[in-house]
Amino acid sequence: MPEHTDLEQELLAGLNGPQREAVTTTEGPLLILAGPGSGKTRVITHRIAYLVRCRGVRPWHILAVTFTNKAAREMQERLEKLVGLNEAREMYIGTFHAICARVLRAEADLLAPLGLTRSFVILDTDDQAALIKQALRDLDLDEKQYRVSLIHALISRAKNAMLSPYQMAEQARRYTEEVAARVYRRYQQLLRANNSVDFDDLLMLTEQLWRTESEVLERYQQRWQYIHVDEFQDCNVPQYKLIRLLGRGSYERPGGSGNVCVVGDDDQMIYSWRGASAENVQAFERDFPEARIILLEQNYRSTQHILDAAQCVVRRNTARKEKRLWTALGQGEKLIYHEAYNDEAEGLYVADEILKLLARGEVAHRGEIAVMYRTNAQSRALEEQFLRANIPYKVIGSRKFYERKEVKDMLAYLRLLLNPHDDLSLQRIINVPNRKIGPKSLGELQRWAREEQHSLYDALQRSEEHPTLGRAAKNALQQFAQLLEELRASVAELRLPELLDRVAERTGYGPELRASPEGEERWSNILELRRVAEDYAEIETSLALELFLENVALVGGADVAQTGEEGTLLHEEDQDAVTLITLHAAKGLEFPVVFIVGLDEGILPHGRSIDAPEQLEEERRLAYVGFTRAMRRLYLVRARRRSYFGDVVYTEPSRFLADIPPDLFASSPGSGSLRQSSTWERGGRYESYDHDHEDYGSRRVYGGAASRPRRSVPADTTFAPSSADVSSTPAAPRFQPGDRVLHHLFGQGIVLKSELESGSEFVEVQFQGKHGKKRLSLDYARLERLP
DNA sequence: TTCGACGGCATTTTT
DNA sequence: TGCCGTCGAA
Repeated sequence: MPEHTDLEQELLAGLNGPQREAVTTTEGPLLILAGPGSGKTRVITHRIAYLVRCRGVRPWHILAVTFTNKAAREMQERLEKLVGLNEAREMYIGTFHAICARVLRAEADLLAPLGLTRSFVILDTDDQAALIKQALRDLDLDEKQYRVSLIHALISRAKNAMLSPYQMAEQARRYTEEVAARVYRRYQQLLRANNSVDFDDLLMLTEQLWRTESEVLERYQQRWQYIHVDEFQDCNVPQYKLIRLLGRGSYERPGGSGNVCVVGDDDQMIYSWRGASAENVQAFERDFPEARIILLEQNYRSTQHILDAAQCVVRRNTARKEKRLWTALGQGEKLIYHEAYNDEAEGLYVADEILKLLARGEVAHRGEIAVMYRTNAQSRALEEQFLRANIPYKVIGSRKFYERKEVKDMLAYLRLLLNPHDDLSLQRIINVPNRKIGPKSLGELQRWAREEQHSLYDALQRSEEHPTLGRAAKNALQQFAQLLEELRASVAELRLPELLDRVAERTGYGPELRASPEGEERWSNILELRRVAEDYAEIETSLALELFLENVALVGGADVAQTGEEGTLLHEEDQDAVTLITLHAAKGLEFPVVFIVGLDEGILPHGRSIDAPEQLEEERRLAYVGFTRAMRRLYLVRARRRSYFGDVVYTEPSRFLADIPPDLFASSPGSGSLRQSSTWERGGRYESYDHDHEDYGSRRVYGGAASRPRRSVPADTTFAPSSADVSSTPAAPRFQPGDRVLHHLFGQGIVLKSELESGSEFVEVQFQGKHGKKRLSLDYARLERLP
């Protein structure tokens, strides 16, 4: 290796041997098997920085794929620090789905034969369920016999296996699958008829596009020459194929740079029920036979006791790549096990322990503590106790806000204003709030619309001509039609936030909610939505609508990812709060102190997974993921009896507890010894639990509708401003909000904001596709104005 | 068309 | 327990 430059030194400083190797192996395929806490994110970001700064790779040749928007955002931020704002913003970092949405919109012309236009709608889970229900009805199938959730799961599984409805029918092994295949076919028709796609379609259509249109694929291969995939173990088949196509081309038509770096840990594969498959690792080794393989085994997060416990649980799995995690952090504290009397006492114990930890000063901030559980339902018992003990908390993972009825209703109105032929949205809100257009009138209108080959909206507009509908129904329809026309007209005269106001008022939705005390919270959610819309206040309204809706569909609202009490939106600065989170959602995070509750048979492992060995292995991995989130202290908690859908159930301790050597546990405070595992069998022994818990005066600081400060662009340390004179008086900005622009890499976008800072013009641009908002300096970015 | 009563049903869920 | 969907009555 040549003499290290200073730059290299800087990027490699503090990395261990394998990490360095991973960073400096820039050409060709690379498989990094990274244990938890092994600095995987650091390796990826440093590798990218190394490519750009030491190997002269242009930033726009870099693609980094993550599974969550959150992970993408974090990676983006870290890269901004490493390579500078502008360079980082020219890379493409995003989720598979966001990338696909962007590609599909860019190549929308090729989708026309499928019945899709550039402005296709991405449906969320609720919308999908509604369509499946519709499909079941269309096929005269009994919704009771074929539950929507089941059919949905089967269809999604087929899509993840890249099966067409026909192929699915051929391969059906059970009658239900055959039925599901029929529903699948109808469902796809309905999707296309509504100019919409579901999440699975985004992947499948892009794969199909790349596979069949070689010159399209070549363009993207040219663009993305250095490909990084995080959490590779969670890739499903379409996702893997996308990576393969991009990096190596199809089998018939090889191509691509071959520079594919995937990072994963088979022990953390916890999404196999969504189609993730360990076979992808084998596929990668087969498709990229020259791949270098690097193991990262040194853990920088947890103490040895925690690692040992975690490994004891996961080691019982068959067919895993053996890794030996080790740490230089020392043995650390032993694990604490607690068996509570029931689920209420379980929450009480956790709340109490947290107060003690804080009082003792063992943790400085509540944010250092997380409580993890297998199922969302478990959070309730915890929340109750936290409320009682005045411990601020936040519940992560539930994207409740954008799933709320009132929010979805408002969004449906907005979608309709943008695209009147969005029948789905129209169906959703035609009678919301109640305007006496019941299912009967709607059904008749739909039938008529189909017969006359009109969209629902057109049918609505001409409802007067309808042959059979009664006077009352026609009046109601006419009135509503007028209302929509009126609202559509106001798109031209109002800014987005005001448009939202008008929709809320003129539809009567707002007044209705404000009229009742129960509606208060729902109204505040609409106000919250309005606040998000304010980001788009400065640009022309129909564009604003388009951008706003895309952002909401894919990102679930961009920078608002967390939900607090009651599903209200939380903002980052809101508080120092304890984190409540499912084990699934906790992957990738770390906390000094972790409580895992519900270590009972039937909960972890989950009752549905106990029979199938494969699923049981996944439960082990889930426990492994949970354990390895802990840095210093790990509490394992269970309850001997739980209320389960009403009645009380006695539980056995999780089998995973038995896998952990007893000497890794400290004796648990306040309760008996470890060997209580069997006490429940002897039955009835009451645990003496100290019920008087003190209040340490913590304040409640919940999310609520506090005002949202404008986000400021984080100060950047490595980016040196250009030679542009700091003192010079700023000239007039070249761009204005609403300008359409073209970026050589990001494609088309809309200027949201333009600011002059220190003589340089910075523009915030919303590009098509999720990667969305970018802030660019005109000193560097080549932006072309489009008419 | 709406509303209240009643019965059946409950994983995980990055997008 | 609590959410949804269905059904009968107004």
